[in-house]
Amino acid sequence: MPRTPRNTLSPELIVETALGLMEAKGTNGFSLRALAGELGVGPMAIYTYFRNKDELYDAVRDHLLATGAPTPGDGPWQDQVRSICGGLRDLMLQHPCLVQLLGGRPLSGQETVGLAEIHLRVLRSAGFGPEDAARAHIALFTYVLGSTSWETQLKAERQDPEGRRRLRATMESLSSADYPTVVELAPELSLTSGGPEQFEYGLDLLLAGLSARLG
Amino acid sequence: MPRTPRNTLSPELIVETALGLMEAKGTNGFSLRALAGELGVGPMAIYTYFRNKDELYDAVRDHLLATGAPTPGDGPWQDQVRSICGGLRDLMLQHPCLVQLLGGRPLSGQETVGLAEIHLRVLRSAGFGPEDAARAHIALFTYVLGSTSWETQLKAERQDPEGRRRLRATMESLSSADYPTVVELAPELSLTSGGPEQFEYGLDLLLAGLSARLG
DNA sequence: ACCTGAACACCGTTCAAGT
DNA sequence: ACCTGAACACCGTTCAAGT
Repeated sequence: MPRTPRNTLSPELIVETALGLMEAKGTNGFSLRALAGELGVGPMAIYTYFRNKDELYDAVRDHLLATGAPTPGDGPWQDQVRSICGGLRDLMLQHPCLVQLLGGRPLSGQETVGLAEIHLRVLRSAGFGPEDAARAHIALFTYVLGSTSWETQLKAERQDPEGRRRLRATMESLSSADYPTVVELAPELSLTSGGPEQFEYGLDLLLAGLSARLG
Repeated sequence: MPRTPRNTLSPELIVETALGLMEAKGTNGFSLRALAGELGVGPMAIYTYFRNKDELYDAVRDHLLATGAPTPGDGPWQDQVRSICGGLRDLMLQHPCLVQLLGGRPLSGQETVGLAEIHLRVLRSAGFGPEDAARAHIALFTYVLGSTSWETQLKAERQDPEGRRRLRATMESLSSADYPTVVELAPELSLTSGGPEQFEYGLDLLLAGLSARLG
């Protein structure tokens, strides 16, 4: 076990190593002691840079949002919204821990401000009033958060062979007496499990509603 | 410490006691050992009824969805969808742990089938085809999931005085050079933080999009 | 079957100390 | 300032045993 020499640690190195561990072992499987082991230091070395585990979580979340912030591109406002929301979805699918970091940690506020700024700018330019822009931004953002959370979960389930078996078993055990509509729509429901089509279906509904409000 | 006599334990009692602890201490603060202490038994007594902690999580989630399942009511299909989604939101706000249980645990499938059945029935009766009904159900469900997750987090932040201070401090520290639109729309953005109005704003967008698809 | 008790391999964090 | 090492109060879970 090579001990890392002094003064080689930094907040950035710690955050990036932590991110790697979270993606490898899942957010719940992550531990400060494992992180310290990976860095070649004692567990307490990390406390020089972060007050506790939660502060490190927040730093990882902010790091992801800062480096992977989506851009609006150009074109009509609908395409710009699609680009921002799609970019945010890509970021979350690429870093599943981000979903849990956004949904399961207190919000200092700072972290999502960058995203809000570009999103609100697009909506204001499109002609939405202050309140509509603010509400539309949150409606779109929470949709991305929820649909990505669901998609991530299904994806993880389908990667585990035991999980696939369980899902199939559940579907086959459904009695069409208790759940006639679910059984009837089973093929269509399987279409909805993840993928860009389902994501854009809901996004298009929101955009259609927004377009109607604008006119 | 009164030891609970034998054969007084049951899956139901364990699940309900676990739910109480999760609501009191948060999902992350919950532990099997604390649960055993509350029940007046040794930690291993629980393993007679559940194979491990994850199975208990799933049981709590299924219990909440089974007992608190929302009903469509009657009226036009838009009102029925509003009733179902609003009921699901109420359930999640009342039991914040449900958000984390739905977003952070593998999906066996079974647990959300009851909800899917009533929701799909409403959408099919409204005239939506099989694929539209399936996709609309998931789009609406994931919107409820995301917006409730966000709302729960903000609520928790605002209940903690330290959290309120942090939120205010962040808002005041935003330079209008870096984030002009966010600073300008600060009053409107504060409107979006939770509450039924914001929830229904997004829900109405989705319903408007769906109505357009039907015609 | 239902439950205990000791044990194992972990946690996050405090505290005093070393460089 | 930067980091160590021992210690504390926890975890989930296994295993052998008791009723």
